[in-house]
Amino acid sequence: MADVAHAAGVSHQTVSRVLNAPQTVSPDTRQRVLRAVADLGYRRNSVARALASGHTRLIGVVVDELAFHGPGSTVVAVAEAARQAGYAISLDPQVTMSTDTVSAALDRLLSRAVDAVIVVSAHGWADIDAAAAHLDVPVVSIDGALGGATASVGVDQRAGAGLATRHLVELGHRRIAHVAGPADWPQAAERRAAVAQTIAEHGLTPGPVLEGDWSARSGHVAMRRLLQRHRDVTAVVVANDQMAVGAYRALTELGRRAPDDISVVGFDDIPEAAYLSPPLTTIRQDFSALGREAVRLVLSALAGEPCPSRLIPPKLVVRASTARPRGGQSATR
Amino acid sequence: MADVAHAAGVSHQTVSRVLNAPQTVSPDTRQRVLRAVADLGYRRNSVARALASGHTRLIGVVVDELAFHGPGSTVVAVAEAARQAGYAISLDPQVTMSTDTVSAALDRLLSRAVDAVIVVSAHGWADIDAAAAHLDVPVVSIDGALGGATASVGVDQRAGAGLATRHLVELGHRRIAHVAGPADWPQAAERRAAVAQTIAEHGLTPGPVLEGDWSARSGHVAMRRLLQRHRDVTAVVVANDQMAVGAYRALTELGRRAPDDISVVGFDDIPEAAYLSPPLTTIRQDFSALGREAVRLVLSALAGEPCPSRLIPPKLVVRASTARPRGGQSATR
DNA sequence: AACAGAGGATCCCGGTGCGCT
DNA sequence: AAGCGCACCGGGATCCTCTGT
Repeated sequence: MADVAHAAGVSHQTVSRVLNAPQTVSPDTRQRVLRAVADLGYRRNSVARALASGHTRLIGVVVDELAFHGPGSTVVAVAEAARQAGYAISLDPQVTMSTDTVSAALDRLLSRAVDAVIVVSAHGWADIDAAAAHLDVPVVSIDGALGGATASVGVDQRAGAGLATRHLVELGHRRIAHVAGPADWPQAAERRAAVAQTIAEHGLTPGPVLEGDWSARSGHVAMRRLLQRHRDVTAVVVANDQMAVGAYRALTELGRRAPDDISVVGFDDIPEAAYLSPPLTTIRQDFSALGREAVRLVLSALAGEPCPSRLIPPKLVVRASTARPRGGQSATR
Repeated sequence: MADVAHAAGVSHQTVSRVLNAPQTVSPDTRQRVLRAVADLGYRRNSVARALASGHTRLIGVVVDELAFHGPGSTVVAVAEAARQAGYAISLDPQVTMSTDTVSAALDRLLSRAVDAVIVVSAHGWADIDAAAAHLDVPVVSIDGALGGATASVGVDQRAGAGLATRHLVELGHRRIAHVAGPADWPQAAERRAAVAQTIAEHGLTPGPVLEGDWSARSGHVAMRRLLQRHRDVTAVVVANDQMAVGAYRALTELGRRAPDDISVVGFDDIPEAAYLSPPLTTIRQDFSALGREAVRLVLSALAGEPCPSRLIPPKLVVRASTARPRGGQSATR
């Protein structure tokens, strides 16, 4: 910067002004400085800026399961939105999510002096809240259950699972099973609760619930068990699309077919969902919107404005894995 | 830090030394300082550190298609390896990869004063090389084709495609098609070349080649076309697993089955591959190894050691989507 | 004489590296 | 040998001066 100042025949403060508040510098001088900047290929050093100004324009992102489609899309959207606002992302992906690992991550991020933190994880919010409670930077959680001390953005899981279940009920299914996610994941619990509630609301008896771990493998195991033990089930809500892939496999192995023998609804709408056989009816979550919204909240918080938690509504995408039960009748009047 | 120094009754420089080179401080003083650090919950500020020391211990990561399994896994591995070496990650994901977007990303990263850059993208290396050529920090590319100015790590694409093709030849297939990735992606080109070469090496005539864009959708389109126009084909090498999902869908729609009517080999080994119907024979790429290796190279470069480009061998994972052609004979003696 | 705008002088951010006591 | 003082990293913020009206 000193070089630029020298080349332009001004002081370094003037250069700083040109870069930060151009209108306070006369057009003439401004041009000279800008030329010098261009000529010397000068690029201002954010480290020094951060030290002097007290903020890094860096958002720390703690994320779980980054290799999956949902979190990956969300992180891309976060980065993109942040970039547009002049912020960069410091990523701290976790392989295991626990109070310890999260607080270690927050610690690393804070020592990097991030201006805010976004936590992308569906894996429980109690820990995050606890770890984030007395931080002096804004923390926004994505996909964590709402509530607690930190602001958060999420997809309305109950609405989604309700949508899925109602779709099946309206097709005429009366015995609906659920392949749930791990019980200790709030999202899994909410989906599960909403499935049960919707079934109850329609006066049906609760169907069997099996628990998976979000993986195709676990979906396969759960569905095999389901098909073998609960022959009266005509439809199943699977808590995510990966498990639905495993469920499909189980169907094939046992000689059953969707939707003829059993209807299947997934959750997420991964890009492959439309190309499975049969194309999977599922609940679409807008992962990108989640990321953008989180950044919006962060910027609000940084600006001292209130930043209320928000729920984004999911959408039912009907494809070919659901149909009326064989010999059943539609409940739709 | 001044507070800590005061609390411990030493100067702030001594505190600095306790944190950076503990052995140069007497055990006694060291204890006092460490206590003060703990009591005050002191956490050193990397921004100031960076400014004074000249390095940020930050690795910039430019990545393409982060929402997919491969890049996602790689980034996680990069971050993990970096973390272990005391480095953090600044992420700059791209939605479109071009000379402009990449150099803008490098620019942002450099102005953040990253110590090194890792570029994760299979989308051509010429641009990256050009943009990275006269950077003063080490640049390592992952998945970019080897060669050029930047060091790189990648999976041996030719070996992988060769493995896939040879597997089919050895099963007795004589008419092998290829659903390739976009021609302007070096990896797609290499896979395509290796398929052709392997076919030629075995004295077979080249099969039809169709081009997709890595998506399930494009795999679906390509496979439909293939099945309709080239009825003599008994096996197909699909350039990635997503497209294979689409290809499966086309098979189902047209009433064909794998491997009975046609054998299918994918590429990547995404987690769902084992749960498709039939379970997909594919080429496994070790994405995590890629990430770890890239960080190793970066650290070498930073230490002033040479950092030679490296290729990681892929593996053939045989599952149920490949078999001898109907009525054909195995070429295996 | 008072005032507004342009640009300069200084100190400061929170550490590190070195020479010196 | 242990510990201290000083300069310095590269910019920002505040206050101040100078010019012209």
